Amino acid sequence: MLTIKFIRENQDLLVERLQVRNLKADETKEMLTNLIALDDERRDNQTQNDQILSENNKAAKLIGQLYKEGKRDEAEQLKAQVAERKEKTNVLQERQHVVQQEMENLLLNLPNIPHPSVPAGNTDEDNELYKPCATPLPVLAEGAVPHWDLVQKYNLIDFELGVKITGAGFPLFRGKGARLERALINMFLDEAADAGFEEIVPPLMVNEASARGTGQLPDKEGQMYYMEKDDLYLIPTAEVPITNIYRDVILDEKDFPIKLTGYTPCFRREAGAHGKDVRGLNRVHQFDKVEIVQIEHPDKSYDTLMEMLAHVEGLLQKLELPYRILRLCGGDLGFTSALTFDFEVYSAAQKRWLEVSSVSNFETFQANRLKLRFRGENKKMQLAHTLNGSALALARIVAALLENNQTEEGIKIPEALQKYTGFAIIK
RNA sequence: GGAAGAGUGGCAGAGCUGGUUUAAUGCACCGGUCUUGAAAACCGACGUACCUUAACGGGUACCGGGGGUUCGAAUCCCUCCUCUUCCGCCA
Repeated sequence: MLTIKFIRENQDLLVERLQVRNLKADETKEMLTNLIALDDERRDNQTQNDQILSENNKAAKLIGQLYKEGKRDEAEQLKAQVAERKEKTNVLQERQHVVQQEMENLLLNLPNIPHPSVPAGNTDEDNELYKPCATPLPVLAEGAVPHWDLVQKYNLIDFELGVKITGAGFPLFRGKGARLERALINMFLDEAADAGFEEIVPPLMVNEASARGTGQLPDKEGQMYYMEKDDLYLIPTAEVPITNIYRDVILDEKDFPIKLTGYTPCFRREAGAHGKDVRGLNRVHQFDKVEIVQIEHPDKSYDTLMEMLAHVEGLLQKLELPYRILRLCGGDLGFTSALTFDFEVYSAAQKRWLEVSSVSNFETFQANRLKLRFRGENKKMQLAHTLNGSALALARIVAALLENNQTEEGIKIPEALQKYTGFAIIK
C-alpha cells in the first residue's frame, strides 16, 4: 500500500508509471483526484473535530472545579454546551469513519509503482530476457519421458494416492522420491545459512492481520485455504509468516540487513486451468519451498535484490540445471512488487521452461501495511524495504531434475546433492 | 473445553473507592557538566499516529482490541483477544 503522503506528492509520476501496468492514465488520474479529495475532507474533519474535543476537555475540567466550589448552576450550563458540541463531534466522527474507509478501499486497489527498469507489457510473453541460459539446452535421448511417467517407473511420487487421501494436487512422495525432496530442502537451507540467513520454522497458519500485512488480503483471498472455524489461513508461502515477524516493529538503522530463511510447505488453491501445463508437479495445491526474506535500508535494497539473485543462481548452478532469468513486465508483475525477477529451468522432456523462483523487491509497499519502520539519520521515522525470493520452490525443481537427468541406467543425482540424498542414482 | 487471576510507555512498576495524572518512580537509552579517558555523581531530553504552523509551537487520540456509561474513564460496565495458575483432553 502506498502512503497518502507519497501519492499527494507524486501524482504525475504515479499516473505515468502505472501505465506500465496497463492502467489507463485518465482512469488513474481520476482515482487519485478522488483519493486526494477524500484526504482533504479527512484533514478538515480532523481539524474541526479536534477543536471541539479540545473545548470539551477544557469544559470538563472546569465543571469539576465548579462542582467543588458548589457552583451547580454554572456547571449545569456548561454541561448543556458540552452535550451540544458532542453531537457535532458524533456526526463528524461518523463521517470520518466513512471517509477513511473509502480511502482505505481506494488505497488497497492501488498497486505498487514499478521500478523504472520494468518493461511495459501485458502477459508473460512480454517479460524481458534478463539473462539467457548460459548452457546449451539439453537434448534427451530417444524415448525420454516427462516426470509424471518417471515417478511412476521408479516409484517416487504417487499422485493417485494423494487423490485418495486428499484430492488432486496433493502429491505423495515415497522412497527415494521422499528422500530426494528432503535432500533438496536440506541443501537449500544449508546454502541459505551459509549465506548468512537465520533459519526460521514458522507457523503454517496465519491470522487475518498477517495475511493483510504482506498483501495476500484482500487481493488474493481466493488463493488461500481458509479455516472459518478458527479464522485462520494456510500459508501460500513462508513469506507471509516470516515477514510478519516484523509487523508493527520499529528497527534501528544498524539492524539492517535482516536476513531470514525458512522451509515450509506452501498451500495454494490455484483456481487455474487444467490440462497438460498443470500435469504432474507443474502445478499443485501443496508444495515445499525454501524462502529467503530480507529487510533492508531503502538505499541498499536494490543491491540486496541483486545479491539474492546471485544466491538463487548459485543454487541452480550447483544443481546443474539449465536456467534463465526474466525481468517481469508490468502486466505480469505482482500487485505488491516494484521489481521481480523470475528464474525458469528448462524441462527437457516437456520442452518448456518452468518457473522455480521469483525474487522481488517490494520497496515500502509491504512495510507500509506492516508498519515496519526504522529510525534513520536525524532520528526520523521511515518505512523499511522488504524483499523475498524462493530459494527454491521444490516441486518443479524435482520435475526438471528427474527429466533432465534420466538415462538408460536411471536418474543421475547432481554431485552437490549426493551428500544429502545418500545415493548417486535412482534405479 | 471448565475455573480463577492478570494485561499500563524499551524494561520494571505505581495508579484502578472516576476530576492538580498534562500516567508517579526506578532502570535502560540519548545529550551535557565534571574527568587525561572511563565509571560514579549531577543536569537535561526521553513514545506513536494524525491535524495545525513558514518555523518555534499548539491541538487530538492511544494504559491488550472493540463498544458503552459519564460533563469527565488507565480507573466503572459489556464483549473479544492474549498470558499465568489449577482442572479436563491429548502427540
